[in-house]
Amino acid sequence: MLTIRGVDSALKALAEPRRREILRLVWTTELPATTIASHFAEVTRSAISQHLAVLREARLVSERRDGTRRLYRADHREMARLREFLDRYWTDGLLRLRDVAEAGERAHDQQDRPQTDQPDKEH
Amino acid sequence: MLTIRGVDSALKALAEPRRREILRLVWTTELPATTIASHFAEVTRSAISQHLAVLREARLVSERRDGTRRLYRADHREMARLREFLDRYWTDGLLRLRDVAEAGERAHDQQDRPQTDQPDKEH
DNA sequence: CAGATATTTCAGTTGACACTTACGTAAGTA
DNA sequence: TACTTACGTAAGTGTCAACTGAAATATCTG
Repeated sequence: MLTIRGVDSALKALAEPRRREILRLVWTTELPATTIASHFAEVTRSAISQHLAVLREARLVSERRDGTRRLYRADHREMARLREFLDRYWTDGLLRLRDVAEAGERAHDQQDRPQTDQPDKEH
Repeated sequence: MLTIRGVDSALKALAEPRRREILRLVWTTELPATTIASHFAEVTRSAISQHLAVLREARLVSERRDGTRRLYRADHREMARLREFLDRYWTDGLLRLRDVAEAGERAHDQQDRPQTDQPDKEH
């Protein structure tokens, strides 16, 4: 489905407001997990730790250890890649037009289709 | 939490690959729901209809009725707004720095904190 | 009006996800 | 060594999102 690697996890990570806020906190300043967590009075430190894991897996933040602490900071490169994706993906005209043509043909083929809503699993 | 209206629903809508694909299909071409659905052999028309509803509620597509059909097309303005948000949000320096300062102070206050992981629900 | 077509909507299932509490672990400190 | 600090991880819970199959709605057509 032409899902550019990483974009999916990045968008899912950003779809959560709390994670956007975290990312904003560490956008320029490197911060330990506790400081980040203390910014959110409504949820536990554990919840923030899990959010940080999601952000880290999406490569939106990087982690650095310093004694017992773990310092987080935003990885601007991944955000740049995401923005580039948002700029390019929909405007990739050639691929889109070809796909639409195929879809049209397939729709035309389905004159005799089942009454039910089943998808055409045409093996 | 300074969640700019609409950004949340737009990001959630885009976090789903199938919806991104739909959006790409109707990016320049206006298409009826059936044609869009026939592009996805793996899922039912019903599922696509629901995806279209999500995209419509996020204002990423607009709907136009033509007889029994409903024609969809991407609303480029909303994508533009989202891109603008992604460009501005993290770089809004003043607000961010103030928040970090507050977080630091609060973390400092918590010298005597409970043993358990409870969040500080300070009345 | 009866039927066909295009599409949404409803009800129910399954899995993902944000969250909490409790526990584990690694690194400093008395 | 024992204690504390700073975290992650495990297990369980409630809610939400994606999906299917069936029924409902709206429009055209004979």
